[in-house]
Amino acid sequence: MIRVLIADDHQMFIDGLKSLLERESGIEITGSANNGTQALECIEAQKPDVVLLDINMPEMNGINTTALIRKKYPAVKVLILTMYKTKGFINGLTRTGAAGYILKNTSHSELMEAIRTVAAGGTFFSKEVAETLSDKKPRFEVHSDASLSKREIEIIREIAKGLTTKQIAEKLFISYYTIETHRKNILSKLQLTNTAEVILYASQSGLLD
Amino acid sequence: MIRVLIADDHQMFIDGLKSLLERESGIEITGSANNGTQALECIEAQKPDVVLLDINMPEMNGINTTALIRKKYPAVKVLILTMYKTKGFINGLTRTGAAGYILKNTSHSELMEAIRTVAAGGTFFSKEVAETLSDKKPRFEVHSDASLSKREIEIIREIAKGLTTKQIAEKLFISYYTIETHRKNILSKLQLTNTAEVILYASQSGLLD
DNA sequence: TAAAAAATAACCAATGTCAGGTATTGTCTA
DNA sequence: TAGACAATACCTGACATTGGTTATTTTTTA
Repeated sequence: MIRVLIADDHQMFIDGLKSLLERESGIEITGSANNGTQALECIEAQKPDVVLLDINMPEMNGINTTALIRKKYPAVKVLILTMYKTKGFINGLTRTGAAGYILKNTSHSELMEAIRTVAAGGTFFSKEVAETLSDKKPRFEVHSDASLSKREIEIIREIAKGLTTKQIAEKLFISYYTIETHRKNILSKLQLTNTAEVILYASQSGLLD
Repeated sequence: MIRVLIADDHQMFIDGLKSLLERESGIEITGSANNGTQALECIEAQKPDVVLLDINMPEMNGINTTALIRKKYPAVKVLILTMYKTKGFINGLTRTGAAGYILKNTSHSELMEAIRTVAAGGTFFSKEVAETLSDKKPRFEVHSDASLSKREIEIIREIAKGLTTKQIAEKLFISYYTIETHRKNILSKLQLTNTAEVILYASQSGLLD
């Protein structure tokens, strides 16, 4: 019996998935959570074998949650379930120790295969995800990590509000050059080239909620 | 018996919802579609009573699909199912004739209530959506995406991919100056001042994908 | 407590965007 | 069929971003 915990911010998705998985033999849904913090509490209480984790959740994002799960409960397998195949996320998550990464547009049978594979100690990546992984080439040692710092996230939020580098510097009472540096580090960490891509990434990954 | 069609670009979501709704008495799932075009084909073939429509789908977006369904099949009720509660989008859809608008984080019971209400000829809006509708201060003005031209939306999508004005001009085989003009018109129509705001708006209103 | 990471600051050249215009042609529709 | 809208194109000056660097101070973590 594989014990599974579902963490997703959309209750409707949880309900549907639960109904779907309950029909499968050999799988038991221990519970569900709507964010990372809740997920950790559920793991503590329920000790599942596999956690189906959405990365687009409020309060605590997927990377941080994965890192905490791996640290506190090394026996629990993390299977990332998401709509996005953002390079930064995939790299960050696999490095953090996710056992698998599948997209929400994958089929029922592939989902089952993924759950069984990671429960058995293996790794599972959707075809599209695997392709993204294979063409990664981290250019900078220090800044190739997808985990953005608090300050960087704060600055992305100001950019999303439409503020310019100069305006952000004034608002945060720090130098224009510092903001410039942060912006450059953000682009570098996410392996992007301009603001438009950063805002799209931030919006889609729930960084702005 | 209420005949329901599900349209969503995530197969996993469809599978889950299907499994969930099949357990309900009085509801029959006639089929599913992964985009707007497919949804229209399914309606023609299956004549459902209610269409559960995700607005964040590729190929054809929710507003266009809703408009076409209302025009060709006035008897079919459209129940919008989405993650977003963006003002401009909600207004656009209700104006187009959607019978209901519920968020993906709503509960199972609320979903059932929504389906039954719209099937009976009523309207149903999630609490949060209703609040957004009654909100006097819209985040984005009435100049919303209804007034953006096809070309403008196309250009916004290219900007979101990270292309510069020059690159877009080359890709679309038109002048750099034309793209500049379109960008200025986009900013003016949406009453925004820079690219970051445009991308956030586009992303949150489901203009992309 | 030593090492790592984050936050700070600076400079400059190249490139890109924005805010003002003006103007022509094609297409839809009241 | 006239008027509105969409798409096209052009120009300029001002302003903003990006890439390539280096470097110090502060904070966090192992």
